[in-house]
Amino acid sequence: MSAVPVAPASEPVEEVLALLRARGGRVTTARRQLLEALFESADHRTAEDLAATVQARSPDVHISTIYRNLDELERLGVIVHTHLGHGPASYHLASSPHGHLVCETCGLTIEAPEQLFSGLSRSARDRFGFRIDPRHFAVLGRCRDCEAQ
Amino acid sequence: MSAVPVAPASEPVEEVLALLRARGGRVTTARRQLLEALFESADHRTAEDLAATVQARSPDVHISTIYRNLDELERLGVIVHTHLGHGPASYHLASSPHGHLVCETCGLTIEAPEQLFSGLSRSARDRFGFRIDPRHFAVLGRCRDCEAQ
DNA sequence: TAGTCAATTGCGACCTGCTTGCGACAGGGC
DNA sequence: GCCCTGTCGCAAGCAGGTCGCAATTGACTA
Repeated sequence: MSAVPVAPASEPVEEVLALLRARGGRVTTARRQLLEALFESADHRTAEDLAATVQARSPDVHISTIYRNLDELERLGVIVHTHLGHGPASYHLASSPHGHLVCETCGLTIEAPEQLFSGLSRSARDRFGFRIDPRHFAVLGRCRDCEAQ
Repeated sequence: MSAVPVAPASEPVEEVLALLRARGGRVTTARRQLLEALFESADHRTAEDLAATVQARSPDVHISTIYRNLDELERLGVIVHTHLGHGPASYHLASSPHGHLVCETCGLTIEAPEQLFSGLSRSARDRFGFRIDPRHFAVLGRCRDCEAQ
């Protein structure tokens, strides 16, 4: 690798920025920081949460800018948002598609591989001609531990 | 009084009111009207929607009273609420348990019998010890017609 | 290296969907 | 008919986002 700049893991960030630029978009600090925040921790983060990370480095980035850029990145297919419950939406990278199981009692969130939904996928298609996308809303229920009690 | 009042189909309404009374609750006009609105049309209705129906007869019933009573009825197990998309929650009678398939393109809502989820139910249990409750959040996707285009 | 201009930003106001605190009102057991 | 307490109407508040606008700033061009 040749002369790495300050941030070490910024390669995928640059890739997305290139994609943005290719579409006539511009590379701004807010965008770069947001992407870095997204790539740094791969879990599910709320807009507010991401804003806090970005603002730790660039205090002037406004929450509305975060929302606008999250929308833009979702349109580009870089991230997706899901609803894990009644609160705010969660954003994560679109690269490993998966659904979610969320415990109604303790809040535990399980990442469920798409394949887990294959039975439902088949029956929804056969019965209603409906093609499901299990990623947008979580499936609620009770986890092993809470169920045991 | 034996002479039947105006509303004809109020039998199940009276049943719920009796349940409420048995628990130390009181029977008020707001509650009766809300229950009538719920039993009159069995589909999925928003709080605002139900409020409009109630207010057509009793204009003073406040939306906050509607919310409080919907909560109460849900605690009693008479109704459930589900989220069919990004908008407001939908309320319906708990009597026929079912999930929902919602088309992301046209908004079509399909009532899915619990049995449709049996495959997912099994795999979630086997793989994660997780017992799903498919009723709370809808499963998004695309309906037959939108998929065809 | 500056000039240009549209994309993007920060900011504040606004919106929807719902919740809460409070004093007034009213079921219903006595 | 009284009294107690559950419920109500109202207004204010809150969370999570969205939007309009003027100011700023990337990045293409000369």
